[in-house]
Amino acid sequence: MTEKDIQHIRDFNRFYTNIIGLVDNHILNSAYSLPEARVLYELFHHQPCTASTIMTSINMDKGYLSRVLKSFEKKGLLARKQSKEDGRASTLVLTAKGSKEFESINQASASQIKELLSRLSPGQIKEAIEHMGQLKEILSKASL
Amino acid sequence: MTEKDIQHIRDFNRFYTNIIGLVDNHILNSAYSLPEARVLYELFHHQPCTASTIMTSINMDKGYLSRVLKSFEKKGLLARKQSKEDGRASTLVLTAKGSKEFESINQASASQIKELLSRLSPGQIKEAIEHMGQLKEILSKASL
DNA sequence: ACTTTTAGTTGACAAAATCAACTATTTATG
DNA sequence: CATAAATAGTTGATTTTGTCAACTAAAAGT
Repeated sequence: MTEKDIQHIRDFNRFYTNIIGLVDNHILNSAYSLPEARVLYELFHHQPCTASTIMTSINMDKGYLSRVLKSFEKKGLLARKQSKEDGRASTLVLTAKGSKEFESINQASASQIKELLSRLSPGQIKEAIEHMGQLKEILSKASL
Repeated sequence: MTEKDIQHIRDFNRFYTNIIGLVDNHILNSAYSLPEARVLYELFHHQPCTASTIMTSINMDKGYLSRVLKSFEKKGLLARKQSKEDGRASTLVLTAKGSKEFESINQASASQIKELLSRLSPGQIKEAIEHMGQLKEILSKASL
């Protein structure tokens, strides 16, 4: 691995940080903050699960997460019940309202990506997705 | 662009957000915060420049930036002099110490990337970099 | 000349994130 | 079994990060 390689990688990281920033900032116009949106995403995809599951999957501080979950419960997005296997934990499930909220910001996020890519041709989009897929595949072997 | 396309893109975004998070968290073990490191990077590469230049290149609030610059000056990393062309602006230049600090965190960041990729073969690394390059090229046409 | 922009600073504040202390369970260990 | 250690989650205090608006001063536009 040469210095130039590293330079390229860091250059891409900076570039992609900006892209992600664009997408993220758009989400911020919704009723939910970025961390909230992330938690909502994880809840939707892992439910029923515990707070620990969420915590490790997005590497969020447990105190912080606890508050986010409390706010979700207060807004009626989330239902908790005592876990039967573990008396310390609660089982988390989104309510109908919670799922609906997730779908809503998920939809908004999708259409923002559509808009971002609207200047690309179908061929370019296909190419880009292929690069993403292969990049992910390669890098998955490296992380962890 | 199909729903599946969008799904892939968002999946990659989540994946890469994690990668970047890994890299960023590592930098945070230095004496500089993430925003500080970014400003230092921009200073190093754009100097001599004005605060405005930095501001637009990393999209940072001018108030926030002003404070970061002030702290850099206080630590002796940054020298300001009145711009001759524009009486409102100052020309920013890193001091020797500032450059040294930049080199130091830059070096640390590079070796962290090396470590992250240490499990990949040279061929895989080359492939990954190629995908990055092409992805960037395609997406550059889309943003803005 | 005057209005409007732009560069930068500052204060007040809000949001995001971290840390440590604490309770209550569960698991491990002698 | 007893009790020590680890884990799940909550809460309070605090720090870091980021935003917003008001302000000064210089520059540019009309």
